[in-house]
Amino acid sequence: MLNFKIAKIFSEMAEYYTMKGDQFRPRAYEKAARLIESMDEDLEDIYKKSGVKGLMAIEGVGRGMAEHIEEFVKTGKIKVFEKLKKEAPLDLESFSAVEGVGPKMLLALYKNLGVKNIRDLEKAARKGKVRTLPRFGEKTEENILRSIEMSREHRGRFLLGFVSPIISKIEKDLASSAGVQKVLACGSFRRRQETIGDIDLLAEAKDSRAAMEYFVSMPNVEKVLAHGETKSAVRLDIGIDADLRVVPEKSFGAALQYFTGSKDHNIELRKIAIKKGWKLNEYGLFDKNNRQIAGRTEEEIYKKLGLDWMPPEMRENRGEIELAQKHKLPKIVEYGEVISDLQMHTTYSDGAHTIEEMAREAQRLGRKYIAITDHVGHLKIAGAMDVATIERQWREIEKLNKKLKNIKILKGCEVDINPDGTIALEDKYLAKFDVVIGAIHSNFKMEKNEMTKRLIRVIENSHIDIISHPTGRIIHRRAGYEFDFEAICRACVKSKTILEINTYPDRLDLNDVNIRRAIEYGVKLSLGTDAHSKNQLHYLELGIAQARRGFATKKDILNCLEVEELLK
DNA sequence: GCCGTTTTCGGCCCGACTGTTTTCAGTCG
Repeated sequence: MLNFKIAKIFSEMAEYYTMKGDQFRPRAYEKAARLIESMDEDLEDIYKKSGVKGLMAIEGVGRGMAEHIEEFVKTGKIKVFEKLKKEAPLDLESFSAVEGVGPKMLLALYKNLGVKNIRDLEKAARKGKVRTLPRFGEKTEENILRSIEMSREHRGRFLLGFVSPIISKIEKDLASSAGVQKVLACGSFRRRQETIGDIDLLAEAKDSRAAMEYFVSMPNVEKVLAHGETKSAVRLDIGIDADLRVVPEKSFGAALQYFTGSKDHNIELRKIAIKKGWKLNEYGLFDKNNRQIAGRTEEEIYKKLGLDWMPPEMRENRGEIELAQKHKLPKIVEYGEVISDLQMHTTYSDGAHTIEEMAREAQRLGRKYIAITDHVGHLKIAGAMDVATIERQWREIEKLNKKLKNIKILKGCEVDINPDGTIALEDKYLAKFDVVIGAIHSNFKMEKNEMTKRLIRVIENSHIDIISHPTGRIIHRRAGYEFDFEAICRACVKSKTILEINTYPDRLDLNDVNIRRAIEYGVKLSLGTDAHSKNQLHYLELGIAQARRGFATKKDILNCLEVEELLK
């Protein structure tokens, strides 16, 4: 957990130094932050084992940063960072969700208009004051307002991929604590929604009081909001609220159902109960004499109401209730049915680990095959491979395929899609890859028709197998590009091109809704973690969850195929 | 602030895009 905090601090320090006009420190801190974020070893472990020297052995970390880390381990603070924050006229962190506004612009806005927070910025922009500043104009002003709007919509929600390990740990710790028999995290987490507002924990406990005591004194609790016998609430150090409810065994299923939601799904269920003259709440299903007729398990509640049980991922009131009444729920893909990962990067481009390291970790996670898809083409910053490097990589993959048992490595690449829909690599090379992924990395703001044409042209390219992160959205930061999704689906079906579910935590692109639309058109989908280090390979599960939310079945997902079938 | 050598200071990934400007600053990846 320390790595995450340090990386965040270092990248903030980079911004403060940028604001001060420092040329090179920002680069050093930014680089270190990036590398620390993708390390597997915990900084604290390294420090405890081999001190400042050990930290200095990390690429990009010298004496200065190593000592910052030491200070943070010892005191929980970094004085230089505190000083930077204090000296700065405004709090950069509060603006971090506003895309397209960096430290330099903020400084100009502060100096000229006294902008100190997002509210000031919005006011100034609405009054048309921003456009009067040198090098600012009408469009910049509009963009600022749109970014603010965007950041507001997602206020207070956390990425599933970010909170998921934290929730799992709390679940595990609570389950093994005194007096507790059973614990489950419900709510949007159990439904695997892409973002989570708060954590709803449900427990069955012999000693409810002891469970509550344990809960409110967990080490990552920052503030206790409520502390009762059957319900407590806390704020965790990462800023998210968590609730714990203890219910009796005979109500556990009802509570599980109730706290899992979604709200709309529950409302529909309650309507069905009312029609039958019954009542449904978190304690159970009751008949008109107020006798409990179900509640111990979720299954019996759904059954009594005349519905098939369904996985939590489906419960969004998007037609699943009707399907469950008709016993026509699709059999959505199981987590264990996905046996491969079709996008990842290695040291050949901008990844942190070698092909062998990635393959071994993927195998450990149960994958049967993977595609290595380093960048080729224009994206120099991402370390795109040239032709000689591609050939060197192919030879290494061939060698590894002989050496490694139980996992097969496919030769793949990720290539830029040019504004006109052409590709930045010659056909004779493209033809030799097992998997070619096309991706848009520039010219995001094209006009809708142009963007649709661009995508269709690349979809029709016979060398392109998969379109990566098809909409280009980044959760909390960037809306996707404008294009005609239906037209793209039709083109994909016609040319047998696959749309990707990019499983990186802040992408999840396609999202659940688009997955379902794509499937309705008959488009096949692939899953790729886009991992840039081996400890990101587990992100696959996030994408499977979204596929399930999109009602995808095994036959919709290419990664469920054995490798020979896939290549065919 | 880091790195690597030229061992003690000079160079630091860089190209595209946007919106501003009329040649370039800021942001992003």
